[in-house]
Amino acid sequence: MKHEMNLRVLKALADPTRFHIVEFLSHCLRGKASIREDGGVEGPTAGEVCCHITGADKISSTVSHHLHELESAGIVRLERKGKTTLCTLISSSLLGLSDHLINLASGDNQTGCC
Amino acid sequence: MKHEMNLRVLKALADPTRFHIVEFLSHCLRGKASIREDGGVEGPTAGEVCCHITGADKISSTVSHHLHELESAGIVRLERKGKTTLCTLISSSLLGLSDHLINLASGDNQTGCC
DNA sequence: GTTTCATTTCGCGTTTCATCGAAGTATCAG
DNA sequence: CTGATACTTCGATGAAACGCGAAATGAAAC
Repeated sequence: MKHEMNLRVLKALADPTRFHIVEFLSHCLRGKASIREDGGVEGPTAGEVCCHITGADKISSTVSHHLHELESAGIVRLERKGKTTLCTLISSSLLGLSDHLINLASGDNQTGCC
Repeated sequence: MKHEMNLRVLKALADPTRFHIVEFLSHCLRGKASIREDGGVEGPTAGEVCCHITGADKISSTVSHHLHELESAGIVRLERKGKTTLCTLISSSLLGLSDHLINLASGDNQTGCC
């Protein structure tokens, strides 16, 4: 269900650390084309994400956990490339939630709440 | 800060019960003009909200708690009218978060993350 | 005044979740 | 094979938070 999906995205984004990760991944999109479907995604590695979040030189178990949580919510794509793992923001997940929020704000709520 | 505000809205919406409340309040906006600034807001009472959420005939402490949480996040306005409390959705809070999500999706992230 | 109704506050049990360190897995270099 | 690098899984701990029932507050009706 779309409804459930939006809730999962919301819960994933509600944590400050995860939100920060998403912001960093968004920053990495700057000036680049959107995600390519052929798998040739170019994003930071999990270690680079961790570096920007915690300042540590190598990845922590906490950041790894958060990345996989974001992945299971459909916000991030993780791709193993040899020793490293590439992280890419899936923009459509954010846009889907954004659409729903706009509908809620205008009262055009389609979810059968009654 | 706008950044902190969006995080508070996210955390408030991340709970299923609160999200359900917001959906119901959105439904109550249908066909009505947006929120009036003179205070003459017309929305359901806290008890009516609780009725739709839990099915109980009177308000529960849980729903009361969630309503005040939504209020402190700037999503809902609560107005005491005699014995009852009127609840109104503040659409702009949802639209603000929606805007930020769109910016994140497109990489136009203005938050100084680096 | 008292009663009644709608809502809030309080206290508490339970659960969920973030964070950490240590041990484990996977991949590549030599 | 050995070691090193990058990441993941495990286990534990502590904090935050949901939900409930009971008591308290606030406002109107009587």
